[in-house]
This record gives sequence, C-alpha cells and structure tokens, in this order.
Amino acid sequence: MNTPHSKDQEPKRSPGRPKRLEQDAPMNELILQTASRLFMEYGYEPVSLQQIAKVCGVTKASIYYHFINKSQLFTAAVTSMMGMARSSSLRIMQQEDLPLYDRLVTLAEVKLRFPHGDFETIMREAGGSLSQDQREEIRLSEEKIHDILVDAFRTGIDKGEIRHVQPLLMAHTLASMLMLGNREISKDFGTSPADLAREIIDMFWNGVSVGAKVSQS
Amino acid sequence: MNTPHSKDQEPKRSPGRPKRLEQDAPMNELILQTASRLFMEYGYEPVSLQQIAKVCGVTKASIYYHFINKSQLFTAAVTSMMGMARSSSLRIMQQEDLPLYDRLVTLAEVKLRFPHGDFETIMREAGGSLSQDQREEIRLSEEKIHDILVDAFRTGIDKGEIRHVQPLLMAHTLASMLMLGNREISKDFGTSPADLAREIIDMFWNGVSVGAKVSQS
Amino acid sequence: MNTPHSKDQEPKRSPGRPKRLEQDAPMNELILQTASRLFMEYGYEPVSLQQIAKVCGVTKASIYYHFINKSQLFTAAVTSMMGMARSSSLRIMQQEDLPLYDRLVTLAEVKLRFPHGDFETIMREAGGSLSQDQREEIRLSEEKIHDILVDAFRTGIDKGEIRHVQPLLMAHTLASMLMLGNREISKDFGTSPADLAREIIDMFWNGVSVGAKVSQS
Amino acid sequence: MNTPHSKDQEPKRSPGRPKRLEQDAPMNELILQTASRLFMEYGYEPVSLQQIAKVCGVTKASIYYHFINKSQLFTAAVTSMMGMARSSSLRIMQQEDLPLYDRLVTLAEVKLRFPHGDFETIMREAGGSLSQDQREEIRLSEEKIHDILVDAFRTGIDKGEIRHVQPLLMAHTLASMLMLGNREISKDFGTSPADLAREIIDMFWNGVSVGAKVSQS
DNA sequence: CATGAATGAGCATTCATTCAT
DNA sequence: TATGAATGAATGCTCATTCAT
Repeated sequence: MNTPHSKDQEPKRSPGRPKRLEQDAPMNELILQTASRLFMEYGYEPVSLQQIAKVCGVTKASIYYHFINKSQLFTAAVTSMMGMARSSSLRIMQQEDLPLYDRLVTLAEVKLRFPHGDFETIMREAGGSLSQDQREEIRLSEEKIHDILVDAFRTGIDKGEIRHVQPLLMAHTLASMLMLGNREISKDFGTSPADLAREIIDMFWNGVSVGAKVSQS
Repeated sequence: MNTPHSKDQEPKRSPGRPKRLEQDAPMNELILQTASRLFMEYGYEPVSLQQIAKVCGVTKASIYYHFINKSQLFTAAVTSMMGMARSSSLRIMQQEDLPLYDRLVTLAEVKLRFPHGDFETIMREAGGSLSQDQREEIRLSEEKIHDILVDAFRTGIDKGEIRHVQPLLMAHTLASMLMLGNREISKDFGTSPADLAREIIDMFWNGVSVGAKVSQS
Repeated sequence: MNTPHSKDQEPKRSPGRPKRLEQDAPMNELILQTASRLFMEYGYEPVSLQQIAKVCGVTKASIYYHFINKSQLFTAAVTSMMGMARSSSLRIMQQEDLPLYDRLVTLAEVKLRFPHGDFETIMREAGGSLSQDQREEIRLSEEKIHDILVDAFRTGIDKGEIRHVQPLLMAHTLASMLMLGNREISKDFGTSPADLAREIIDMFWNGVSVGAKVSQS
Repeated sequence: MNTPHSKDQEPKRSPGRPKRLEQDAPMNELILQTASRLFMEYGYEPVSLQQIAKVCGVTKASIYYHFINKSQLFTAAVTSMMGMARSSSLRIMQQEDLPLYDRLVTLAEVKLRFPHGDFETIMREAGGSLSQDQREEIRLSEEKIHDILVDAFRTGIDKGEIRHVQPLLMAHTLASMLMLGNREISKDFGTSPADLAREIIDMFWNGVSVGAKVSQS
C-alpha cells in the first residue's frame, strides 16, 4: 500500500542521536540509495522527500540534515548511481580477452536487470528544478559512462571488427536499445533477461536484414 | 487568467461564450493539443493545469468544463496524440510500392522531428495518478502504433526480406532507437534529422558489425 | 486563546465561490486591513499567513489567490496603510486657519491612538525578505508622509514661527516622539491620549528647559 | 558547524574542551554578545540559533549547553546588554560637575553610535515567545536605565534648570528621539554623529519654536 | 461556455529542541 | 564542554478541485 493514511504503528524513533550499535550502512548512504532507486523509477517531482524518508525510516528533517535540498539530493543520488554503473560497465568492458560481442552481451544483461526510467526523460522532467551546475555535474557523470562504450567501439573500428559508424552514435543507440528492459512488455517476450540481452545485442550487431552473416554466439 | 494579482495587462476576456471565429479550433482541441505537447515534453506531474490554461489563454476552471480532471485530460491528450501518430505512421508504412527500408527511413525522419520524452518513462511517472482503466486505454492506443510496425515486419519476414526475429521485439527496438532524436547530443552528431534517420535505420537494418552487406540507400 | 489545538467548531466554509450576498468589504481589502494591523503590531516574521487567514475566516490558499506571496502582501498592506495615514495627516495639516501648534496637537492625538511598532525597526526585521523594489516602494510611501510635515515646518520657518532647524530632521524627530504612544508605560502617565498629545507637542515646541516662553495652549 | 553538507572546508574543531586561550572571552559571553547584537539588529524571530552559532563558530547544540532555550538566551542577552548600557549611561550622567545639557549631549552621542532597533518594537515582536517572568526581568533591566535619566531630570527640576514636566515622560521622549540614529536617513542629514547628537539635544532642550532662548553650547 | 473565488491536501524547507557520545 | 544526528511542529507556497455566477 502506498497510502499515508494507514496508521501503521512503526516504533516512533525518539529525537536525539540514535544509539549507533547498528553496523548497517550509515544513514547518509541509505538515503542516497533509496533516493536513487525512487528517482530513477518515478522521476523527480513525483518522489517526495516524505516518501524517501519513510522508506528510510527517518523523518524529512533528517534528510535535510544530510542534504541541502531536494535538487542536491537528486544530483548526489544520480551521480553516485552513475558512478557505480560506470565501474560496473568498466569492469565488463575491460575484459579484453573476450570478443567485443560477448562483452556487450554481458553488459546488456546487467543493464536489463536494473530497471529505471529513461535517463534523458527524467532529466528533462527534473530540469526546471536543478541549477545549471547540477545539470552540468550530472551530464558529466553520464558522459563518463558513454565514454567507456565509445572507447570500445573505437577500438572495434580500428581492429576492423565493426563498421565505420560514429562511435558516440553507436553508444547512444545501444543505450537506447537497452532501455527495452524497462518496457513492461519485455516480460511478454517470454525470454529470460539473459536471452533478451543476447537477442538485443544480436540485432545491434547484425541488424535485422537478411544477410550473409552468421550469428556469432 | 485566474489570479487577479497578476500584473500583466492582457485584455480581459469578457465572460460568456466567445464568438467562434472559423479559424480557431474548438477550445476542446486546443487544450488537447497544448496538453499533449506539454505532457510529452515535461511529464505528468511537472505540468500544472494552470500552465496549460495559461498557454491556451483560458482559466483553469475552463479546463474543468471540458475535462473532468487532470488524469482524464492526460489520458485524452495522450491517446489523441497517439491516434495522430498512428495515422501518420500508417500512411507511411502503407506505401507498399516502396522498399521496407525506405519506408522505415521516412518513418524515422518524421519521429525524429517530433521531440518528446520516452513514453514508457512518462507513463511510469504518471502511473500513480491514473486509474486502471486509463492506463489500459493508453496502453491500447500505444499498441496500435506498434501493430503497424509489427505487421510490416511480419510481412518482411514472410518475404524473406528480414531475419526471423520476434516482430514485436523489433518494433520496440526500433522505437527505442528513435528516441535518440530527443537526446540533447543528437545535435552534436552534426547531421540533419534526415541524415540521422538514415544512419539509425542503417544500423537497425545492417547492424554495426562488418559484413558482406552493401548499404542499401 | 491562540493555540491552534482548540478544535473550535467554526462552520467550515465549503470550497467554490462563496455566495456574495454579503455587502461587507471584499476579501481583498479585509485581508489587507487584517494584515496591516498584525504586521504593524508584531512585525513581519512573527505573523504567519495562517494567522492572518484565520482572523479573516478564510484559508491560507485564499490569501494566495489575492496576493502573490507574503512579502507582496506585506508591501501592499503597509503601503495601503501609509496611504491612509497620509490622507489623514494631510487633512489635518491643511487646516491652515489653525495655528501650526494646534494642528500638531491634533495630529499627535490621532497617531497616539493608533498603536504600532516602530516602522524602521519593522522594516529592518522584514528587510531580508523583501525585494529591492518592495523596499523602495515602501520607503517611497513613507516619505510621502514625512513630506507633509516637512512642508508644514518649512512654512513655519518662513513665517518666523519656528526656528531654523532642518525640516526633515524635525519631521523625523516628531515622528519618533509620537512612537511614545506605543510604549506600554504610556498608560502609566495617567493621562488621556489627548492630554498626552498636548504634553508631547509642548515638549516638541518649547523644549524641556526653563525659559521665557509661555505655554501656548 | 552542524550540517555536514556544508561545503566550506573550515578546519573541523575536534570535540572535547578546547584549550582556553587567555585572550578569548569564555564561550558563555561570546554567545551572549553575539546574540545581543543580532537580536537588537534583526529582532527575535528572524535570528536563528543556527545563525548565532555560526557567527560564534560553534554548533547549535553548544548553545544549548550554555542556555536552556532561545527565549532564555534572548532574555540573558538583552538584560546583559541593558546592564552595560546602564553603566555606560550612569558613568556619563554622574559627572555632576558638567551641566545637564552637556551630559545629555555626550549620552546622545554614545547612543547614536550604537545602532539597534526600537526596543519596544522588538519586545512586542518577541513577546509571544517569552514567559511572564522573562518579560518582567527585561522590563526591569530597562527601567533601571530610564531611572538614571529620571533621576537626572528630577534633580534638574529641583534646581530650576528644567521645566516641571513628568520626569518619566521626559526620559521616554528623549529615548525615542535618540532612536533617530537608527533611521537610515540619519546619514542624509549630512552631519557627524556628534553634530546630530548636538542638534537633537538642542531640540529636546529648547524646542523648535522661536523664543528668547540662547543656544547653550 | 467560461470565470472568479474559494478549499484541502500536500510539498519543500526551517527551526527549536533533544539526547547519546 | 561540545558535537553529531536526529525529531516534531510550523511555515510559505502550489496544486487539483469545487461551485456560484
């Protein structure tokens, strides 16, 4: 249930510093993670600090202790998430013993498992509420992810493995294609994420047209 | 205008039904179009009825005369837009004298020129505010668009023109790829929409890998 | 009682436009008057819109229908009040058949009856929340009041009635002296406002020192 | 500092009692002085404990170690300041070898140099937040200042130096007139504080009307 | 058809205050 | 002594919605 009306009797935490016996992640990061998840799922405006606070089991005011305001929390959440996505992508793409194709499949599989709205769309929605600097910061952290793909594609072109298409265009195209995981119908395809990843990369690699190519898996 | 404290001295429209000049579409549709544009650009929550009303040059209350509430307006706006997109797509895809590839390029070109957020993301954002029926209605109108592509792809498969991939998956993949037009970097590619359309369809059709194929344009 | 906890059963007004049979002042002005009174009594920050709304018998949102925000309401309230004070002062000072001294007594009497905080202090308190323009606007409306006194004093000097002191300084001095009416101890003086007015103007006119003058009343 | 999200890299003070260098006043008094200054400049509500803490270079919690709450801090700050003002005034007025007029000029000069809002107005603003006892305490400390003037005036009357006006009324009137130093326009008078002091006391002493008196400086 | 004037619910934000360390 | 991490209550403001005109 989402309704705030339900008077669920969670034990109200009393004010003052909480006894820090707990070795679980510091509030700081719990909030960041929760915020990331909610923002990427529902966008900026629809997610209220109240909501984030509730999920974290703290009060709104507590969030304001850790973050200046909503837009900064958003920025922090999104860039932190981007950072993790980047390392994950990097780890995959750096396995240079594997063929590019296979690395792309692994990458796709990982991305397909993490559901989130289209980043561009979310940014456009949040845009009005962010400062110029914040937009810049986020944009930068996003670019760093694309850079990984761009590099891989450039190398692929140099090695004669892939065609001579603008690497950045390819990167964005692939990113767009991987948004498929978020479409509700993705379940209707009846395939596991692993299979879906394979199919998408196959399309990306070979195109849809009938040709002389051999499916490479 | 609703707020009397607005300092702008726009000529106060007098109450009562305004004489309908032949050229202006009925309020009904003006609102619908305006709403479509704004919703697709910024999402559901960030767009206020006030905003829509202002753009249309009427009051909020006036919108409530034509539509029962925000969610219904959203539903109506989106489905109406989908309807138009459908006819447009249909017109293009029905030119069966042209090769599929060329029709896809034309289609892409049209879609790239109309900027809008990712539909799935917007729906997820609006989701919480829509009724089950409304979600259903929108989903249906969206499907009808995909159906056009699905049909085309199925025919393509039958004719041996394209590979044996799930048509629905292809349709969604293409739709995803066409979201590229909305990405800010799309301008950085230095190409016109027409060129971009060509490049995207080329990737969709031939894939990125090096092969024996000949670019078909 | 001031406590918002008291669940007093005032008849909740239902939404929508109220039946306007009432010939009492339009909300617009009721709010302005109420706000004036409260702001001048307690200052800017301590007066909440909630409070103003409650006194007016409407909701906060209703205030926002008539005024853009708190600072604008403050500005409007204060300048409107200043305007009224100005006409009142003007009416008194224009009775040029009466001697200046007598006119000042009348003026003092009126001001002493209207209790309010020191304007300068209130402005300093509100200052941080007002825009440059708003401060300017208020300052201007205040100046117009002082101008009336300044003119009167200038004429008095020309006629050889009063000494050659900077008129503006005299005006501000008199204004300061009239703040006495607000001091709680003013009641302790055991005199009626009329008597107090007389005594203050006597001091202003003749000073405290022993001299050859004859008290002029 | 309290908020960890503040980007300023001031050297974090380590917890525990800081070695008390001889030159800095005990925290206690630093807070008191800072609070006095801010409260008298901006009033009660607009000054937050956060703000005071920041200026003092300590945390909010630290203030709560020294003072039980805001209203008590206010009371303490104001009465302490009053105490200092009292001694200062006393020192000046006790120089009984000087004529009363000259002592008043000196007093005026001192007060004009210390800018602060009208005390009465500030009290009215803070009023709602103070306990009865606190109001009493402040009122008392204020009275003690007026008493000095009252005594001086009473003596002046006895000596036949000044007219037979209620001494308390004179005291308050003078206090009101000295508020002029805080008015922004006081600079426009083009005179130094010393000159302004002289002019004000002259008005207070001789009044504005033309008479047989000789300016006494 | 369309407006003007209102409401109630919610949101971001701030503030005084508390308490374990 | 002083801090770090929290709370609850309040505030300014916006928004969807309602209803008499």
